[in-house]
Amino acid sequence: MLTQERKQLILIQLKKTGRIVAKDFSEKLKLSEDTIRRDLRELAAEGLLQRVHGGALQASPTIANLAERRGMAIEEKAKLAHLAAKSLQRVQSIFLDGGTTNLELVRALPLDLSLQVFTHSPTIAVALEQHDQVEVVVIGGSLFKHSMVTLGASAARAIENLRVDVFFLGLTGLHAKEGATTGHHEEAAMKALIAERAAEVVSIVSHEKVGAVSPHRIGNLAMLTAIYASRNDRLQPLRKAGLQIYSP
Amino acid sequence: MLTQERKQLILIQLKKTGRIVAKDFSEKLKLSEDTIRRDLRELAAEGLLQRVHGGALQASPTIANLAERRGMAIEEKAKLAHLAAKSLQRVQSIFLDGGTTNLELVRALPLDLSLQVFTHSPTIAVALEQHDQVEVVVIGGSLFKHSMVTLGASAARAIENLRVDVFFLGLTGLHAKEGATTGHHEEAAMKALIAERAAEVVSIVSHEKVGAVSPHRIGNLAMLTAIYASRNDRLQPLRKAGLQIYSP
DNA sequence: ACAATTCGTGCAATATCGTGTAATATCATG
DNA sequence: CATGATATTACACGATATTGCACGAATTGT
Repeated sequence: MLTQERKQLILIQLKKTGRIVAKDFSEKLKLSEDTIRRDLRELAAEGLLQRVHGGALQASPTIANLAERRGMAIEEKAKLAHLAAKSLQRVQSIFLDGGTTNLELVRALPLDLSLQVFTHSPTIAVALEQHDQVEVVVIGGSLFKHSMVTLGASAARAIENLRVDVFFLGLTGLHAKEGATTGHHEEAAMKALIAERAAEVVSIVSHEKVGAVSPHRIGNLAMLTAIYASRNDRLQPLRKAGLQIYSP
Repeated sequence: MLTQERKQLILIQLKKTGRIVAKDFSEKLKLSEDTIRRDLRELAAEGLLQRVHGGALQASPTIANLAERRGMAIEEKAKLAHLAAKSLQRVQSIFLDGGTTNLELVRALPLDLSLQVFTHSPTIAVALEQHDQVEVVVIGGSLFKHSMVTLGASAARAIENLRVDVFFLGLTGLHAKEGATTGHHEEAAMKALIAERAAEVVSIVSHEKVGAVSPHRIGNLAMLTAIYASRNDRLQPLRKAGLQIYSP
């Protein structure tokens, strides 16, 4: 077990669950608590996490907000979302994937927009409560809490017979050769299924996802009709591969 | 359970509901009241919340919470919800109807409760995000925004094949002769369908609903296994009609 | 006014922390 | 290959933090 490797594991776990308990983690890795504690101390010194009695939590809100805006690009997402929202004036039905990016899209939608929206994310459904003219159809299934979308056989069956104009795909990596990827295989399969039912597949891609690759492939680049992304050098390979790209 | 993590939970809950009751929160987290009180004291010292007898309030109350509390018996509902939550220790699966009352029930559930929960309310599904041991199954369908539940043929079909131990029915009127009633006919039909799929049907009934009658009937009094309600004179006719009533 | 909660403080048991230390492994260099 | 430098790890130990309980004081509801 390499030290740096272990620290990576700690950060991954922290990102996933939001917390680390020193005792549990040492048992999991079959190492002494001292070692883990030392790692936590050092990571805390680098500002990568917040040390607390008994373990660690994600970096403190003040720091996290900066890191989050850097890493998660809230403002960028909001801008792209507004651009994407404008394209929905003459669309009849869309499918909204889960994720913070599509949540931003909902926030960018005019309150009087008339539209039919399908989604398998309860969070998205709740966010659409105020949009009186939007007809929401929720796809049922087993709730996958990591990304708060429904998955599984019943969800798959529910989308089998629907047709939508545009699918707003959520992804965590988009690469010219590896295509669109995400972090969980069931999710990837579900996204691929939904894409088959849509006339167009578009995605709002914040900069950190451009050129990135996640473990599970949703489909190759050709599955996408277009993406919304900020101007960026790393977009070049995608554009060369024939992908339509809209930028603010 | 990490101390800082717990404090974060307190602040999150506080932001969501505007208040914390020390006793309830200690039960939810399975810790002594002393510990919670200590946390509240320390958070108050940091100015992050306002300490009051019995718990704590938000440091800077938001308008939304005031609006929410107006017109609704939040405290009564919370008390009844806690009573109902205790009955779920040995239950395997439940169906949660929509509505603020059942939302209170979710808030009263211990965070480590192990349970299978079916619901057709995205709001309820979102509220269960933190309950790691709760398996959530969302019933899909057309979203009826007035009460934020899914309805329609696909929702009806989805519940056709399920079986649950307990259905927590949401209603707006309960009358000895008129039975259980609600404000929308599609909703009423859906509730009746779900009730058929449950071994027990229970309801948390705040005082303003006792003896009240709404336009659309869900079923007669016999459909209910039991209700949770505060002591009240108007309960007498219901009790006489043979309804099991639990009170705090 | 009285009973029931709730509060704050002191206290003891336990868990966790940080530092120092020694053993071992890995690295750098001649 | 030899050797000293550096890193890593586990253990020891005194210091600190956390938690639940006890008890008398304060607060609340009736």
